[in-house]
Amino acid sequence: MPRIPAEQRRAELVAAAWRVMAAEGVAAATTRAIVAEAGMPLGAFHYCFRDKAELFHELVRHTVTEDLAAAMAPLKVTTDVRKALRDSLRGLWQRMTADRDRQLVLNELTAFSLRDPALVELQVWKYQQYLDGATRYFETLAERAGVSWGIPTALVGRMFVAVLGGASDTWLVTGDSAGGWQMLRAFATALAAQTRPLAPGRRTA
Amino acid sequence: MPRIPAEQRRAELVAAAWRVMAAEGVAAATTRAIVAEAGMPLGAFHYCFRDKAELFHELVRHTVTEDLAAAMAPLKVTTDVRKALRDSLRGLWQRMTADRDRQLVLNELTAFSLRDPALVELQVWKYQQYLDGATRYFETLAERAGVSWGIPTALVGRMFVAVLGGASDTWLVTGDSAGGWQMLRAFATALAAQTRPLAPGRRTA
DNA sequence: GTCTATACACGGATAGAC
DNA sequence: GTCTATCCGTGTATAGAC
Repeated sequence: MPRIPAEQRRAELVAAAWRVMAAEGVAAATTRAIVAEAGMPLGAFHYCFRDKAELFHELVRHTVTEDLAAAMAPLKVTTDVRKALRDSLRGLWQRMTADRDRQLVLNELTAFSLRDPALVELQVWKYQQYLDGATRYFETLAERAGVSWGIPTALVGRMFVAVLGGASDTWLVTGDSAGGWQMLRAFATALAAQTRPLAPGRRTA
Repeated sequence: MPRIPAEQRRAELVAAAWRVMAAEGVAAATTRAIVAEAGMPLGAFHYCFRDKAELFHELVRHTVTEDLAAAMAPLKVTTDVRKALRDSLRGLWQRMTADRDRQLVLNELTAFSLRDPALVELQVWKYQQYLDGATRYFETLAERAGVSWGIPTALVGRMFVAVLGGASDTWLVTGDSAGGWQMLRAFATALAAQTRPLAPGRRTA
């Protein structure tokens, strides 16, 4: 009897699906488990979504979009490259390690998406956005500090994304967030050491 | 009628399970699909394995052990740190990118294992072995070249493992193996630049 | 040990009453 | 739109003949 808008129901089902995935894993997110978590009857599912794939697709799209925005926020820019890098990595690392279940689901979703041509496009787009964001960050950083990276900034961005992803994977398995942070600090130092000062006249800041 | 030893049947079922996983994904590796791939009747499954979890566990253990041995082989040691690093990374990268399905399954198995306390221990052991192997490698390398890393070798090893894992993840999504290799080369350069010469008298080689 | 037949639960999806 | 009841396939596991 309660005439809840279909759009709101869709959003609630996606949120419920996320909670089930976080608690029990992506494989446990069955239609029955999802509607139970949402407090809806089973029949509600199929007049909100054509099928399970449609909900899954919307959930992945929503997650990726949300994640991208949050990932850009912690990036810091100062004239001290090493400090800016370290602070940025600390912010990113804190965000990533703040919610293990979230990171687990993101991993599972990526692994799952790689078997589905429609979903892999979303993952490609996500990685491209990560790379673009990181690359623009390193360009800005170098410009502000008046230095050059010595190699294409796209490569620096790629390395940055790879290290963060690898650090997350290691942390998910070992649970050692402090060790991960030590490693990232060392990475920041090594990366900052790669910069070379530009000729004074060419400095922008 | 054919009296095939149970041990051999077990091995064949594990191999068949792997082929199904590589072709269709870990989720598609049902008991029915596995015995069909192995050319056995369904009933054969349960007098070789108590249940599906037992086969899964054996498959993961077998895979991890095999992978560890293969990962150590490409590591090179010379007095030129940068060259040794680059050659080692090239060998590892070629091995990893030689078989996409294999790498996909390894990823899925890790993601899957993180939900199972019994399997997560195996993954912890795997990462510990990777870290130990990498750390010993960097110690040997520094000793041979008569240099110091400036930071604990364990951190260098951790960074190495993270970069390789992150590079694999990126490659699985984007398919850009050449870009991954460029990144790894840049990483080798950055890492080699971190070394500082020891006092001449302390050089071991 | 080997295989066939089957039990039984679960999951996605729909039919059809309201 | 909303919900209940149900269909049907699939998955794990076992019973029991050979």
